[in-house]
Amino acid sequence: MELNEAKNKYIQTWGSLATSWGINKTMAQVHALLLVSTKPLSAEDIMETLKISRGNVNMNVRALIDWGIVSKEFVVGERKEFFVADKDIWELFKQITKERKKREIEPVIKVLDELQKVDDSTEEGEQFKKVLGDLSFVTTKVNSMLENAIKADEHWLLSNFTKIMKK
Amino acid sequence: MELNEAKNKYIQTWGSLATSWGINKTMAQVHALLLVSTKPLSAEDIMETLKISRGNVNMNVRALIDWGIVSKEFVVGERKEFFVADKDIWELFKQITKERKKREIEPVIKVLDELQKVDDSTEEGEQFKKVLGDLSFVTTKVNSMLENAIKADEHWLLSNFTKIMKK
DNA sequence: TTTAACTTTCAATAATTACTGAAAATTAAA
DNA sequence: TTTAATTTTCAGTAATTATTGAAAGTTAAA
Repeated sequence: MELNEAKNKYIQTWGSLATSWGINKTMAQVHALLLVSTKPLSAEDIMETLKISRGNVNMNVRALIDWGIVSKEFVVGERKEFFVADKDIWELFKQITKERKKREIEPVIKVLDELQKVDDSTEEGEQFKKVLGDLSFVTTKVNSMLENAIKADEHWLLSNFTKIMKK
Repeated sequence: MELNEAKNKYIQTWGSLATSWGINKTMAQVHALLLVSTKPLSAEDIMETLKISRGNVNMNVRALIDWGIVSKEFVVGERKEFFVADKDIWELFKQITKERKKREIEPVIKVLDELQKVDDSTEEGEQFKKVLGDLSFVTTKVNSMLENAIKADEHWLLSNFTKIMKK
């Protein structure tokens, strides 16, 4: 397989993984593109490669910056902005996990705990409170599993792996 | 807050958590409803409570059965089918994790590993292969973290928690 | 069998989500 | 300053995803 063909397939694959986890496809593809680029890319570069509009590039690049996984970079002699993705994939995983915990898990735990305060001692009410308690417990458990994962420093493992592969 | 109000809020909250993780909202809501029900529910029951069509109920109940988190139950003297959700929330988490691993993570690892075979030794090509290797490594790592999570038997922890809460 | 209760399917449609492109806003060079 | 390059915004539209409802299919009671 030829390099550009492989790159395309990689960008497609990453986009559909994102979609199945509720992340915008284009956002993932822009990120995927920046990840494998050897140099910073401008909005134009991204527009051309992914064949998407300027507005779309702008929105998704902002979102990626907001997620903390892409940053602006200035290129000497150039007026326009360029973008780069942090190439450290373990860092990437940690960052995504951190954001999703904050955005999507923690608010739910809060609501579940709030709802448990309902005052009802019928069988139905007790059953309801038991399920809420269990859901909240498991959600909290998952949340702390993720917390541990992002705290553990696996950098050495990854850099080690890459070194071995280079041989 | 009154019980039905709390139930509604819970069903809504669970539905939107699902949406943000790429799972159909109604599917999550049907499941949420079955979870807090003290008795098996028929298609009609679900239609009425969630105000959705028969077709929609049918499709989503099938999907839940396919995911292994809901099952049919026969009620004596009734012709039609009834459904129940397994009330064990840790089991639920394990089952969902297992399915998503199989459906959405493992196929991606396979593609990434396949693409790494591309034969190209330009700087661009090497960079590409390095990123693919790292992505594959981290994805595999996450996959095995999840594997460990579902293997660990945390049942005692959950049942213990519930007991404490009942006091 | 026949009949009726019940379930499934899926084309049509609705709802949601994502994208475009051009106008407005911003930035910095002239 | 002016001017031109660049970025941002967002109303309109396109694409995708989810839902309905009625017809076809299935099952079991009569």
